[in-house]
Amino acid sequence: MMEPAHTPIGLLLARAAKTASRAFDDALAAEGGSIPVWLVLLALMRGGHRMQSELADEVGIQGPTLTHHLNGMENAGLLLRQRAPDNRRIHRIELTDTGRAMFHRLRGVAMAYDARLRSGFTEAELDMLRNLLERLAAKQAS
Amino acid sequence: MMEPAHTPIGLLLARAAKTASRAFDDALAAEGGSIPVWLVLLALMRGGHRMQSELADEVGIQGPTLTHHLNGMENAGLLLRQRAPDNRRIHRIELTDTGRAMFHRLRGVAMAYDARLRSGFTEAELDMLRNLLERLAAKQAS
DNA sequence: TATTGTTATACTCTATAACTATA
DNA sequence: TATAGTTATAGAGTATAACAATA
Repeated sequence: MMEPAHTPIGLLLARAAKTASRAFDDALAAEGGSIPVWLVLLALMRGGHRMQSELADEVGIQGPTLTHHLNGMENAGLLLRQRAPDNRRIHRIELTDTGRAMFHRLRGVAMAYDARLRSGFTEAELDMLRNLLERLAAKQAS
Repeated sequence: MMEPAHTPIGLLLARAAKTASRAFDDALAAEGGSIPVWLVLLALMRGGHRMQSELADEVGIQGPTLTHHLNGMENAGLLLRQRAPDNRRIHRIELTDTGRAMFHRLRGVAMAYDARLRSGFTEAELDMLRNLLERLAAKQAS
């Protein structure tokens, strides 16, 4: 008898991520957010960005794509862009109170969502999963 | 001292899947394919579809989205659509020789890609990863 | 000239609502 | 009326190339 071939890791990864990200995006949308907006807010609240290009790298998108999202977020009153006095080529991004409030709402969504993802797994399994996912992501960078 | 908070599972999953799917899509594009085209070809070659709606479900997209991809694939000469004689509401999809050749080329890409994904992991780790990813995907369906 | 970010443009994937063809 | 699939339309996210502002 032949063993059934294992389902490819890439297909399993894509399926798990697709279903997860759809549900997560729906939950964020109910609060007026989206995945890219959440990732940008998360990166901004973590701080440490000198330039938008660094922010784009952290979010995993290109410069014009970041500009696109920043435009939407600025129109929504979540942030302000000002040129830095010492080097006016650099735009400094500041979250408004509205932006910070949005961050906290979306963080609530993200925490609730992650709790749901973690349910049914032991801590040891979650640690193993984190380790495996980090190694997978790191592999791609090369 | 506080322990550093664990990075959310959802974020790690999204990162791993994003980097993986980009590289995979690039590799498929070099052969004239794409991820949705590959998934449709894979489902068609597995067979067992009576209706397009079942095919759409298997690929994880809606009917009109499937129609969109089938249009492109038919224009590219990969398949033909004909009405079933016994129930002319149903369209039967048949892969052409070109379509089957594309399937085999893209399967080669997928197998090479998955081999790369698997490298650096032990068989026990891969089994664990498959199990964890399947449980994650199953959870979302509920 | 080099750097930072934006504008202009376009493409892919996806979806919902309305429609046609068939039963 | 109900079902299978398509057409019409739209929207989100992404990207590349060309550009403007600044250094």
